[in-house]
Amino acid sequence: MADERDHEPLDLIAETRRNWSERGLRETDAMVAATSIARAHQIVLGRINQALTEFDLTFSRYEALALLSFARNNSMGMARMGERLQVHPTSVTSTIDRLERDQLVTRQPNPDDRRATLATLTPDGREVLDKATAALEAIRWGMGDIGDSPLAALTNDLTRIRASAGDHTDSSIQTKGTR
Amino acid sequence: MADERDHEPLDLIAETRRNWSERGLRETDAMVAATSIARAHQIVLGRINQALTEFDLTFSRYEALALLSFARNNSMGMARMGERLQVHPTSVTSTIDRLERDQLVTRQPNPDDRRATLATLTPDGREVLDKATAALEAIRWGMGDIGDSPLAALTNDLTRIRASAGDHTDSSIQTKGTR
DNA sequence: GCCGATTAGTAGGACATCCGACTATTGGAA
DNA sequence: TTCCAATAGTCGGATGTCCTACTAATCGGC
Repeated sequence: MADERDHEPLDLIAETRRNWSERGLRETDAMVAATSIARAHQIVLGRINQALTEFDLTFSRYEALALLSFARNNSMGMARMGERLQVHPTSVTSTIDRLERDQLVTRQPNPDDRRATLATLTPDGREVLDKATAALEAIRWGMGDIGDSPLAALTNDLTRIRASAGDHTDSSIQTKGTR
Repeated sequence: MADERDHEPLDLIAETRRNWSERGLRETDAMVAATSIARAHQIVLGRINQALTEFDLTFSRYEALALLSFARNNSMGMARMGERLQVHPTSVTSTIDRLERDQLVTRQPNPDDRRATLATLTPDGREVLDKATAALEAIRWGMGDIGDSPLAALTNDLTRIRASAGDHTDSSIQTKGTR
């Protein structure tokens, strides 16, 4: 399969841009950027989850473990976890359900607030987290062999989007840029 | 709430980088880039889906409609749709199920291959697609007020990732970049 | 002190996505 | 021509995510 012109476009995204341009779309640059983000996300997340299957983890659950590992006493209220992970409270519930099932996390009532539940990393959870982290480092979090410099540029570009969504972006990360 | 230091970090991603750095993570740039992509995706997809709720559409279903609208006779085999949209065949089935339920698409047997099924855009589907497209243009596909120039830079940066995943990236889009 | 507004967590439901398995059909090779 | 591998589509199951609604508990103001 050295050559497949005729039927398959060289680049699906470039092809999409062409199609839309012919139809008179105005915001083609924005459309292509949005599509590129979606595709890049799919690729990176796929690689990461692939690397995590070995530990019976997903990236969502890995993130929850990592968050707890940084918390005081490896413990945190679930509402706070939702804020930090930027997911809906019900997503935290389901994530913790699964981690608890695998005994990587435990739930405890919060003595200071009987509404609240604390999720705590178990020694098993810590162990799995460390191994999984090593595996993610080995694949550079799915970023392939892209160098640190272009990665920093990418991160910087994406910071604009995060900032526009209200993320309190660190000013030391933001830099110049047209408009 | 002019000031919230003490408890909430200024930037969740910057905070994560700090945490990992203290723990001795090597690939912090890759980690931050991956996290930024995930967050940007969440933001952009959220805005897009928000704009599409008015038409009772999701971005996935919108993409399927758009793909059909570019096809010859507004019709395409489902396997081919999966290739173009880069999703699993079963995802195409469920997407078409939903679109068919809403009468935006119809299924027809392929006379040339009795295994295959053709999905075809209906006039209703076309109408909804056009309106939804206008709505997406209005919000610039979720890219906020970022100018075309930085958007092009972002797209270019993301092209590296797509290329590393085997996407046949158009060489005219790729440009320079360290390493 | 009491009551309404807020907050924490969960249950149920809708989607999107993937995987493995299964049916029907096609197609190429012996 | 016959037979098995490959292909098209679907089904059932697992995850992840969101939303709405509901319970329990806390908090602030009168």
